[in-house]
Amino acid sequence: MADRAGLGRSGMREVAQAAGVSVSTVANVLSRPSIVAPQTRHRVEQAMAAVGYVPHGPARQLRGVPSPIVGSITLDLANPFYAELNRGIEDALSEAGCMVLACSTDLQPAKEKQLLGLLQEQAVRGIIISPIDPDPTLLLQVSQRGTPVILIDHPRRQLDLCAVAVDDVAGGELAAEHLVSLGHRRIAFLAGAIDPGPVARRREGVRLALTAAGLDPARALVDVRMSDHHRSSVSAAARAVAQILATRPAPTAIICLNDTAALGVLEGLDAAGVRVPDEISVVGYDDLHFAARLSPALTTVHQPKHQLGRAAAELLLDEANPDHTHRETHFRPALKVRASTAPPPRRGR
Amino acid sequence: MADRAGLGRSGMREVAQAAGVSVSTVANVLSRPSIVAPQTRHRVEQAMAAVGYVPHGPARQLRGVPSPIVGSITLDLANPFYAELNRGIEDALSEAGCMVLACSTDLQPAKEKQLLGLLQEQAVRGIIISPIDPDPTLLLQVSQRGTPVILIDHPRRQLDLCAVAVDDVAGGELAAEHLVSLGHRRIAFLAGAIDPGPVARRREGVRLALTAAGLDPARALVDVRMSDHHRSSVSAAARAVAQILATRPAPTAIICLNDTAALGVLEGLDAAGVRVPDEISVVGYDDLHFAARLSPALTTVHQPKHQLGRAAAELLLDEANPDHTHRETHFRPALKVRASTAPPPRRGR
DNA sequence: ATGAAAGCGCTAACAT
DNA sequence: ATGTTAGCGCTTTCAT
Repeated sequence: MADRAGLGRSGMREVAQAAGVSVSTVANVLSRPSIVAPQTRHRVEQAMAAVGYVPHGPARQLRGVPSPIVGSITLDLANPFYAELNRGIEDALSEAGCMVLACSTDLQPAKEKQLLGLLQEQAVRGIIISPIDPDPTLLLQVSQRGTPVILIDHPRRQLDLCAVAVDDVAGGELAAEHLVSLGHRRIAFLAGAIDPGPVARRREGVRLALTAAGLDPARALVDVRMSDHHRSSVSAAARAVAQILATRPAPTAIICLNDTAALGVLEGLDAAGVRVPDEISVVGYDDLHFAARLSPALTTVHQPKHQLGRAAAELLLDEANPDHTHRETHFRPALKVRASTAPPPRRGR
Repeated sequence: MADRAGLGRSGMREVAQAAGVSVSTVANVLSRPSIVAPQTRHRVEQAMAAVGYVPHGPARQLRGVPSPIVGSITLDLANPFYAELNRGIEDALSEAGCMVLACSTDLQPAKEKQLLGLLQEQAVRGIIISPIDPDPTLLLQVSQRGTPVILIDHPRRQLDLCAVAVDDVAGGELAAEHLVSLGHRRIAFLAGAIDPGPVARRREGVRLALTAAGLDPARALVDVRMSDHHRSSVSAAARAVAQILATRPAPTAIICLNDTAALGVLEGLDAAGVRVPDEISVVGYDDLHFAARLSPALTTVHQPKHQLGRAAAELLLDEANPDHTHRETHFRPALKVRASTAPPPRRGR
C-alpha cells in the first residue's frame, strides 16, 4: 500500500521484499502454489498486486521457458488472403496463450532472409512461412538450429519440415476446365512480375487442363505479366488489360493470379468498354469476401484461408510435443462459379 | 570447420572457444569492432560463421537492450482496415529493425486486457492499440509501468499518451451532409451489436449534420444494429437489411459502419429486389480497395489506413527519444462519392 | 588489445 | 514450508 507502483516495473525481488519472503517463495507461488503455506501465499499475492508485478518474459525464456511468440512470414500481411491466414494462426495460437508476429516480404528473398534472422534472434517458438525463395536450404538450417519451421504453400517433397498447402495445380485445372467446358479456346493467364510458387503451379494446372482437353498450351495459353506486382496491384492489373486486349488472336477469357488482380481487370475492362462476361470471361483466385459482390459477381477458386492458418499453427504447436513427427496437412481448392464467366462470344470479338 | 553447427544454437561461449578468445572479446567484435585487433576480429568472425552464431535477443533484453517487438492490438487483424493499418505500422517499424506482434480483441474488453498483460510480460517496445474498452485507466497504468502506449482512434483528451486519429465525427457529417444534399430526409445508420468509439462518433456526426440541416434526428435518423457483429459480418448485415426495409416510414438511405457491412447490405438489398441507388442509397466507410468495384460502386468515407499505422509507429519509435513529448497526429476523412447514392425516389418507396 | 567478473529477472535443484 | 544457490546468454565496467 505504501509501495505505490512507481515508474518502471518491479520484479520478484520487490515482491519478495514487500511480502517479507525470499524470491523463491514468490517463484513458488507462481509455479507451484500448492507447496506454499496458504497464509504466506496470500501475503505474496497481496504484495504482487501492491507493487504491480508483471513477470518478465525474456528472463523466463533465458531460463528455458519457450517463447509464446510465433513468427509468420507472408508476402504481404495487408493482402486479405494473408490477413485471413494470419487470423487463423492467431485463433489457434491464442488457445495456447501464444501470439503472431506478422511480417511481410513483398516477394523479396532478401527481406525474407533478414526476417528469418530477426525471428531466430528473438528465439520465437517457431516460424510459419509462405516462402518466396524456392530454395529451402536456409529454412532447413533455421529448423535445425532449433526454431521449428512450418511451410505454407510450398512443396514439402521430402523436406524434414511440417507443411500445409492447398493443391494449386488442381486449382488451376479447375479454373481452366471450367472455361474450356464453356467453349473457350484461348485463355490469358495474368500473373505478377515474378511468380511465387503457388502462382506458377496454378499456371501449370491450367496448362495441364488445356492439354487434357486436347488443346495446345502454346496456342491456347497466353502469358501476361503485370509490371509491378506489389503495391496497388489493382492499378497494375488495369494496365495489363490493355495488353490483353491487344493480343491477337484475342483471348476470350482471363484467369487472374488472385481476386485483387481480378478487381483491377474488371475495372480496366469496364474502362475499355468491354463487357464481362459477354465479350470476355474473368476468373479470380482466393474467393475473398468481396468476390461475390463485384460487378459482375466473380467466378473464382476458393481457398480455405482461415483453416490454412489454423492448421499451420496447430502443426507448429505440436512441435513442442516430444513425439512430434513432421507431417503435411492438405487442402483442396474449390471452384465457385458466378457471373463473370460465360461462353465466349460467337466469333473472335 | 570441424565444429559443424550441430543441433540447438550456439552462443558466444562456443564462438569464443572456437576462436580461442574470451566471450568479452566476442562481445566487443559485435558492439565495438574498432577496438578489437583486426586479426583477432577476423578470427572471431570466422568462428561465428563456423558455429552458426545467432545472438540471443531475450538475453540482450535482460541486459537492457530494448525489444524490437511492438504490439498492435486491433479489433480484428483480418479486417482489411486493420490489415492495412498493421501494414503501415510494419513499414515504419521495419526501418528501425522492429516488427509487429498483431493481436485481435474481437471487441471483447476481457481479451484486450489479457493481451495487454501478455504484451507487457514480453516487455515489448511499446503497444499500439485501437481500444474497445472506453476506460483508459489500464492503458495509463501500462504506460506508467514502462511500456509506451499509442492510441489509435481513441479520444486523447488530456491523457498522458500519444495518439493518432481520424476525425470520425467529421466522417459521419460528410456522409450525412451528402445524403441530405441529395434530398434524403430519413436515414438508417447501421452499426454492430456494440459500438466501438469510432462508430459511436460517426453516428454522432450524422446526428450533428442532420440537426444542422434543420432536421430532427429523432425522426430523421433510424438506428439499426446487427446482432452478431464479429465474424462474417457480411451475412449479419444482409439480415439487418430486412429490418431496415420493414421500418416505417421507410429510410431512403443507409449509412453503414464500414465497407464490409455495406457489402452485406448491397447483397441483402439485391436479394430483396431493391435497387440501389434508385430505391435506396447506401454509404460505406473506410474506402477499402473493393469499394469502387462493387455493384454499384460504393459511395464511402475514405480513411488513410496505411498512414494511420505509419504515424502510430513513428510516434512509438519516438518514445525512445529522451526528449520525447506525448502528442497527437490527426487525419481527416474524405467523402468518395460514387454510384451507390442518388436522390431518394419520388414518394416513399 | 584482451579478459575477468558482476548481474539483468527468473527457475529449479538442493539445502535447511 | 521456505531459503540458498547456481546459472540461462549477454553487456559492461574495470582490471590487466
